[in-house]
Formats: sequence, structure tokens, C-alpha cells
Amino acid sequence: MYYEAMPVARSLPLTRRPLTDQQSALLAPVFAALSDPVRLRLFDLVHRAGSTGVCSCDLTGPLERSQPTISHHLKVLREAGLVQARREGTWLWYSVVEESLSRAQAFIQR
Amino acid sequence: MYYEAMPVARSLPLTRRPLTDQQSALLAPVFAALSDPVRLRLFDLVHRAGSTGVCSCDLTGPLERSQPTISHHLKVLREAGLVQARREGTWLWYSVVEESLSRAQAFIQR
DNA sequence: GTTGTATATTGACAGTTGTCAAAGTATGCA
DNA sequence: TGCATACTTTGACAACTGTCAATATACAAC
Repeated sequence: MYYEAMPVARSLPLTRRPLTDQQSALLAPVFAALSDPVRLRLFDLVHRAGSTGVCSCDLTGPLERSQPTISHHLKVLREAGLVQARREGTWLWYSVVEESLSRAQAFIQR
Repeated sequence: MYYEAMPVARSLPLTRRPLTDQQSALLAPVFAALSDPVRLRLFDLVHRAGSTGVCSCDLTGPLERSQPTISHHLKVLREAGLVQARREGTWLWYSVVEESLSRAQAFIQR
């Protein structure tokens, strides 16, 4: 089984009009996914692992949260399109979806 | 009376270590402030107004929310350090705190 | 199949959030 | 002083969120 990144807004940065209702509704979940300290640290750890990714078994330890809680946060990050996971045997390897980052970045810098 | 931007983390981007507990606790509220569609649009409107700022009376109209709700969201943005307000007679003029943006940006791009 | 390890889901609970109506505070002007 | 305008605060409510224990599912090895 394969856990993919969910689809998210693509056409944001080019407009010079005020943010529309739809645009903000697509972008907000990305920031919402980064709005929790545990998820920020998770995302940071995944990001550090680069394209190789990181085994989620290595993510449960350092954050002092239960395994279900970490699993829940990883799901939030996945559904926001920020990370993706691929299975390798028993393990899941998480990596960052660079594209999603550039969308958030496009909003922030202008 | 003067509504200022609240103090927020300053020393984030330079480290190459994993995000600490404290760092993530300081950064998360910034993303949390951007995690609501109405606030995203508010912030966008303020940002567009540049250094002149925008009168908050002009922010209540376009977003289809009650005036107290808009006031609440502006407070959240202020407390996250993303915007600041200065009073001019009866009006409040809102403008973006650029520095706060660069901190969020520093996290996103690396 | 059984057993063991890795991860996800469910259910529950306290705490937080977005929203509005109503009431309060601040400023300017007559 | 009184009134009008701009904004904030309070109180209430439904919806959502972070957390864990318990349970379930997926895969590998035997």
C-alpha cells in the first residue's frame, strides 16, 4: 500500500489580485499543518532526511509522544500535501513534497 | 493607545540542528495565525497595502464576516507578530511586520 | 497458520477555535 | 455633556484538535 500526498492548490503565486475565497481555502490547510509544534518538528526531521526520506520508526522516539499521536500528525502532514510516504517492507519512509513548500513560500514572499 | 506586534522568536534560521522544542513552540503560532482562510485573506489585504497600511474599516467589508469576528482575527494576526496597528484618530491602520514573515520564510526554505 | 514488529484507526476526553449578538471602551465633534 | 463612529470584549455554542489506551491492520519470517 502507498500513502500519497493529497492534491493541493497549484496556481497561486502568479496573481496580483487579492486572495480569493477558494485560494485561501486551499492554502490555509498547508499552514494549519505547520501550526502545531510537534508537526513542525516532525516536518523538520523529514525535511532533513532529504530525498532518501526517514523511517517513521525514527520519528516516534525523539518527540515524546505516543505512537498513535505521531501517526496522527504524520497523516495531517500527508493530507496537507507536505510529505509523502512509501512503504519498504514493514517500514514507511517519509519525505518532503517540495512543490507544496514552494506554494506556501510563494504566499509568504511577495 | 497603540497596538504593537508582540515579540516572537528571532534566532531561527541559522541553526543546522533539528528544531528544538522551544523553537517550534515559538514558530507554530505564526503558522497558526495563517491557518484560517479569513485570516489569510486579511493578511493578504494588509500586505497589499504596503507600508502605508490599510484602515481596518476597509477590512470588514470584503470578507463577509461580522465586525467583531474581523476584529478577533486581526488580534490573532497581531499576537502572532504578523501585523501591527497604529491609531489615527478614530481609525486603526494595519501594516505587515516584515521581519515576522522572514522568520516563517526561513523555516520553509532550506 | 502463528508470531512479532510497524503502523493505522477508533473512541474518548479535555481544551481550543470561529462565529455572532450584545455590551463595553475609545476617540472626535458639537 | 451628549452623541456618533470605530473598534474591542464578553458570553455562548457548535465544531474542531491533540492526546492516549486499546484495538486493528499490514507485512515478514517461521
